[in-house]
Amino acid sequence: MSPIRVINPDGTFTTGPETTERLLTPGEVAQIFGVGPKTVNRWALTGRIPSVRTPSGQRRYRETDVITLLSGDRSS
Amino acid sequence: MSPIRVINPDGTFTTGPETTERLLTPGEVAQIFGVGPKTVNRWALTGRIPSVRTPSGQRRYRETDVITLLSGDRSS
DNA sequence: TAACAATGGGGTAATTGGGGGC
DNA sequence: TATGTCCCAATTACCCCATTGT
Repeated sequence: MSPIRVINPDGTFTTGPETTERLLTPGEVAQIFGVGPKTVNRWALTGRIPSVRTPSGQRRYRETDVITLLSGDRSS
Repeated sequence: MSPIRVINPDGTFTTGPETTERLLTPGEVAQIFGVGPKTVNRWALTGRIPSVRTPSGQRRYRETDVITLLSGDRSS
């Protein structure tokens, strides 16, 4: 993973020359996949999805990781 | 299929310039069509309806795809 | 009658959701 | 208000087989 270069006023941050990252809450990821927030936490516990921890212990998920899972080639 | 561009706070996400998507569970789709969940599963396996997989393997269906099928644009 | 497609039921294992409490 | 965690019932995926209709 690329190192963080610049943090923007809107909360996004660059990890490379042209890449901008965004962190999603468990609730946001849950709605994206059509499941509950607890299920997303379960995914993190079982290693199905990478996660970042806030200093208080809550989980955040990279938008790029979510998009990768959504694009996962399991069409059927 | 268009690549995902942006994920919104309400769980929708754009797959193109102006498109927003939502996902339905097998049970919901089954209730909509008046069939059993297993039949919806079979539709996905036979390619009659597109589906997205959760990281754990369960299927979710795009509301727009269901609406399209309900609209009755079938070949026969 | 045979062949075929579509649907549902049974069984099993894995996943999920809801309640409760923190 | 949202989240992290635990427990339990409901849902789902996947297999095979019976039924129905063409």
